[in-house]
Amino acid sequence: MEYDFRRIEKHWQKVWSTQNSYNVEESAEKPKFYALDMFPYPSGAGLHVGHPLGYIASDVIARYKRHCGFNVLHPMGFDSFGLPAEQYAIATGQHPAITTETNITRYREQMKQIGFAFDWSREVRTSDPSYYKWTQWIFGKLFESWYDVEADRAKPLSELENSFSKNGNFSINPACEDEWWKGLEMSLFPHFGENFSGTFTATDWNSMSKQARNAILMHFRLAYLANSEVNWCPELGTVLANDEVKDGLSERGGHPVEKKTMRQWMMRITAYADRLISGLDEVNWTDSIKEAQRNWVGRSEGASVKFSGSSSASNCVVDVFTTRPDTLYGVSFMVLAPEHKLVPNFTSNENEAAVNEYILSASRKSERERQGEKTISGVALGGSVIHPLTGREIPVYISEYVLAGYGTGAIMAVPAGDERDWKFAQHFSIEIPDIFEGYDTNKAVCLDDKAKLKNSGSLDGLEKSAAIPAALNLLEKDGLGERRINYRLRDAVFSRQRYWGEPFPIYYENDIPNLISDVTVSLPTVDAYLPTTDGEPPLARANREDWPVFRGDRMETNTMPGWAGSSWYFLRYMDPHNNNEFCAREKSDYWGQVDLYVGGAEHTTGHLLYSRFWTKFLCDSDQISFDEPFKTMINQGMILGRSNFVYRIQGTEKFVTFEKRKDFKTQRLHVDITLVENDKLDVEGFCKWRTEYSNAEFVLGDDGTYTCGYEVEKMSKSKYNVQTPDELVEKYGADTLRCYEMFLGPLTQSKPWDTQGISGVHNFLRKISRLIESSSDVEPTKAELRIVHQAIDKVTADLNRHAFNTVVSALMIAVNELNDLDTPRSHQALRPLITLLSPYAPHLAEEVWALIGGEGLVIDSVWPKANPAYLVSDDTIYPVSFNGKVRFKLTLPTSMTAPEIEEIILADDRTKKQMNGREIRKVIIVPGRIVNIVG
RNA sequence: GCCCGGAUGGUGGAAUUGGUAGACACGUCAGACUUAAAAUCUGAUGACCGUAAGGUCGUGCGGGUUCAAUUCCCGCUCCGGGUACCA
Repeated sequence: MEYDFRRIEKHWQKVWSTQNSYNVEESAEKPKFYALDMFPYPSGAGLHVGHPLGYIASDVIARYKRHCGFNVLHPMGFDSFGLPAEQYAIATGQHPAITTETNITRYREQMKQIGFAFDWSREVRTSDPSYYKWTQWIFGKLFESWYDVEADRAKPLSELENSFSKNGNFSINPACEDEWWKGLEMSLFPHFGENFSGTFTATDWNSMSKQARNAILMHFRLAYLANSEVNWCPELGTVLANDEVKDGLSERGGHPVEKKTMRQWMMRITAYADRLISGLDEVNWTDSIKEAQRNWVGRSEGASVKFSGSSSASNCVVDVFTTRPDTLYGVSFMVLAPEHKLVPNFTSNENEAAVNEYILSASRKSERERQGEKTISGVALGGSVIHPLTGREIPVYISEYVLAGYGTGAIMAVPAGDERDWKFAQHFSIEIPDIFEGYDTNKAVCLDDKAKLKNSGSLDGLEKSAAIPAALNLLEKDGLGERRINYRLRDAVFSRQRYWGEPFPIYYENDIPNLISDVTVSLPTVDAYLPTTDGEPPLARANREDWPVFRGDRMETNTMPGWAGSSWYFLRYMDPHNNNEFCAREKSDYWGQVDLYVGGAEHTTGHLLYSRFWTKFLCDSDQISFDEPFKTMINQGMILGRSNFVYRIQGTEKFVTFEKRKDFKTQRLHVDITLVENDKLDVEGFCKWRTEYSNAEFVLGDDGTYTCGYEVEKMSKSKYNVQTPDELVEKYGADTLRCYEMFLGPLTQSKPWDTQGISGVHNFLRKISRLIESSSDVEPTKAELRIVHQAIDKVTADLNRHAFNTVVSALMIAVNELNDLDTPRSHQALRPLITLLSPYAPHLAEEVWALIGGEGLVIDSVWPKANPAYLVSDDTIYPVSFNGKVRFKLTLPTSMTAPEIEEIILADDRTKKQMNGREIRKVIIVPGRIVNIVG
């Protein structure tokens, strides 16, 4: 009987669905396993072959773990708020919810036909009010929390208020910005003088107005409002990301972009900086992802050093951050970021014009562009500072290589020991103080950590590791500076000027934000999805009566960013229909951390950092009992497309086959890959493809076919090389697609999508189906058992190390070897093989399982154990090498010892022939592996 | 610039801890079956020399360590990804 995958797959999908085979409940009897996939955004284009790659891998593991007796949670849902649906809404007026619904339906159908073991009863959608109700709830929790630096965890805001009312802000250390008080509206605090420096008493606090207290608390909340500079595009009425801005213009439309300060919601992720680093030690992720996160958080230990201004700027103090306080004596200039607030204080009258011009040109560049700039540029301000140790005057420059947002926005330049500073000094002919023994730093920069210092006062003779603590002591002793830890990580902007996102559960009364915690604030109806004419977000179009909930003077009209809903979705899957809690504690205690997360590495510094932050926060708030969301993660590689080309003879409608293209002057054109099979063009189909090709003629190859050229490049519609899984499922079936995507190569490597090899995998499934159909209820032979048990051993080991591709090979080898046997195949021997197959080709596995009388469904069968007795063979084939080169092979009993082997080998005629009279110097024997004779 | 990956036959890849390089599959070639085609099955297939036996070369390039290197070390080239000139 032919392998009828269409009937088989339809049938078993129906069986699983009617039996709810993949629905899962907590169970005390079984250990749990949580397999999670990246949260898909349902775009209009549908699923393409890159998507299922990760889903198949996690499905294989989920099914494998189920065979091993685990209670497996493997859910799927949709990150359904997002820009494309909103843009479609702007263009057509159709509510984004409708577009989203349509796309989700398509995605779900596509995923269902691939036969994933998803528990669809747990599907969640971030745009569903029953879901974002809880996103709002978590936001509310963050709004009403602060971070206690001493206890190193988040705490309820009420504790902070309580402490303020008893002790003011003495003896309490909440995470906040440096000099947080500087941004306060001082008119709210009439009794604080000009010298207010951030400390207040209980009496102060208790006498403050509500507005005043709110203004102070805002600096300590984990979700807070702050002024933040954004790329504002007045034309589009929206804020743009850095990479949406090119040369000061919006990428889309080319409109001018300006910096604008906006009052935005922020997340105090910086409070978690250290824990985001230390937590990495507890997870099983690749080192490169961990390293990227560490670099993103960017913890560096160093010192802040105070430089006083000289002459006209003598009332100024410039605070710099340095990781190399040991090189303090090598400072010969200072560089401020062009945006640094003290720039005017150091600028002399004659330099003013040049300085202003430089500031303007720097401000036009995005941060990215400034960082990528290779040429050295900068301007001397004219003013100088005093070196804190030597008292020398140090000139002050501005340059775009110093960023305002990092450290203090000012550096002390040490040209002798820093590459950039050295180049800068060379460029501007600034003196390079000689501070390293044995190095001529006027010729080249010294980057040797072992170099000993000179001309450095009490630090002379010390190398970096010893000099740093000595320098720190020196600075702290005289109050010239202090130890400091600096982070690159910045607080995350949490407001978006969009419609299709979670509304904030916030209303304003006298401009004080108030939390709405008793009801869900769902999206209001609006007449259009565009910003208002005065640049307010789309939600500002809603009148009071358009809001399902309206309180106070006005509602918050920003919405939350995409990462809000996706930062905690893995928790909602545990308890998706709970209307009283975001996730019941007993459920999150049962399912716990995600045991395997499969997804791309592109989320490293976004989603993966934010979910870790929220998880830690929820753990601090005692909502869940773990503070790292994803225990183990695998990052799948990118799938590239294989494009096909036809060669049009220039100026004609004639197309020449690949082999003969060089005989003509041709244009290479992309051709739709659906018209090509194994690089052979469907000539008729090609003529019908485009009206312009209807009269095409062809110069064919000698075999009468048209061969196309090919190239591997990015999968894209415009290159006609996009493969959706639908066509492949239609043509070969879901099981073939599943096996093939795994067979392609290592999951983590990016690789071309090339369907040429798919027939081999399809053949394998056909062979296995025939093999099992032809088996009978006889006693298994030893040879059969050996083949099957070797497969069990190999497949199990490969799955445990996530080597998905070699599992398919191992099964192919087993099937080929079983086919080669000339004894009848037995049901008993084949059953374990079907279980091994079932994670990869679950439909076919069910079919053949039922055929040879397996009990129940194969998906519930017990994973077989390899019997070691069948794995070892009595004989070992030894490759015998001479000086490392294999010359002949010898079969010897496996049990033979090294001296016995040596005796036999040396007696062998071939050995004598190889040695050709030379003396044997050494014989290396690795029992069970190899023999090497040196001579 | 910096950081992280990667490079193995015509193609995708295998070689798990330094131990037979090229498993498995595609493609190609030859053969069987067939009136023919498809499907299926069998065999060959890294390059070079050789009728063969056999030999030489061969895992991006150049060195090194080792009895033995795709694997470890040093230096480089190219490709991909990330990025923040991070003080």
